[in-house]
Amino acid sequence: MDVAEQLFATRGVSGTSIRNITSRAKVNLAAVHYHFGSKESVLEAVVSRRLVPLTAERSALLDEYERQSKGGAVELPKVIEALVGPALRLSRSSEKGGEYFMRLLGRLVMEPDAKIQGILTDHFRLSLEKFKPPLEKALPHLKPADFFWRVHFLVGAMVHTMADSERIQIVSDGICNPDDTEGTVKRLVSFISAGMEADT
Amino acid sequence: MDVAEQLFATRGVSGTSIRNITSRAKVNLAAVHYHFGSKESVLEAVVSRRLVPLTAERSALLDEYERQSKGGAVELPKVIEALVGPALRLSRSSEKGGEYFMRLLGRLVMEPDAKIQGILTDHFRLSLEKFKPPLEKALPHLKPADFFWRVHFLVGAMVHTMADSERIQIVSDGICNPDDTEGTVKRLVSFISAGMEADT
DNA sequence: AATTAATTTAAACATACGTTTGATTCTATG
DNA sequence: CATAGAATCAAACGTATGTTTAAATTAATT
Repeated sequence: MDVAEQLFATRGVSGTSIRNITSRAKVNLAAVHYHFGSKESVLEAVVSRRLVPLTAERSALLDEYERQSKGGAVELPKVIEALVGPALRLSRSSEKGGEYFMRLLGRLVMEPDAKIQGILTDHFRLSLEKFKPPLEKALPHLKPADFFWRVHFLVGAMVHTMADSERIQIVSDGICNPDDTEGTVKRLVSFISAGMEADT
Repeated sequence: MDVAEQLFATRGVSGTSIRNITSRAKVNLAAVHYHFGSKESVLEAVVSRRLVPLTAERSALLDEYERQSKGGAVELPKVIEALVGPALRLSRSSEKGGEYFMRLLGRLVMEPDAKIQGILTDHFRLSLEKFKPPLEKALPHLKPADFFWRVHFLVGAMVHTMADSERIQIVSDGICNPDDTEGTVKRLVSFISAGMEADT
């Protein structure tokens, strides 16, 4: 699954063959179908393996912030940080291999294939349901349409930042260092928070 | 090329075969190699066809705003509008088929393949060089690192909005209407402008 | 230790891929 | 009208794909 994750991320899902995976992982070809059933199921397993703990971590962090605020509304940057921080930290922790996963996720978000979107939507809905109330509480003046649009923009900025750690380095001529995870989180949180609170 | 654009966008580049394209376009298979040489060249042609005029339109619109400001700095929302507006209008004008193109572009931005990134970077660099000075002028207080990071977030929000016109409708239960192009532009411009101007 | 179940394996299957070939048709120029 | 160049075409080439099969091996259970 580690190899599948890396290849799906760097060469695309349909750009990766099961033989690519098995040969690099030194595993027999037919064993994949024995254990997973199909290529698509491999993808689903790869996604769930990371997304389930990630969703849980986001949720736990938000709970923690809600405990700290003792019944009052959690400040917007804190809510955003609970949403964005765990994902960005995962995408930058080389140990957990999250770098590849986040690139894959950025790719999958743009994928129009219905089955893939189905996999993502299930996971995504969980986070949305959890974060919608505190977001609305922190942004009471927003009309529903503006609220959803801004969540959409938020997701775009977040996914792009998670998935693409190379272009920023090239475009900025090395001035920006994507390995500085906490700096990136702070910058992203302040950008998104300001955008969410903009006058309509 | 219309068919290629649509298929590349909806099924991915490696998910689309030349046979898929030729059969739907009612064109002979070998004719593609006669005129383009390879599958990759087809992609390059599809991308350039839209990206060259788009870059020109952005540039012209910025020139127009700079003329209006008569030597003074163009206001940030105007600069953002010149960057975001033409792209979003193209992505929503069903007539020009830009809907498919923008989905393709969103996909390609996340593509790690070096050749594809090369194609995009050439086009992207033109817009960056044009927009960097007025952006810096409108945001004089920003340190270089913060500046580039925010451009990065900007691109993320923009690309995601251009490429994905379906999820917002589903997630918002129909409250948001992506066909309202000018409304979307206004919302995106105000979100990005506020994010760019956030305190550091 | 014997037997059943779970796994791993090499080989094959049918299909689809990007690309090339060589002949055929169309189009424009003299 | 004849002829040279461009464009189209059906067919084939070699390779790669996801998946299946049936035999061999390992692990677990009695």
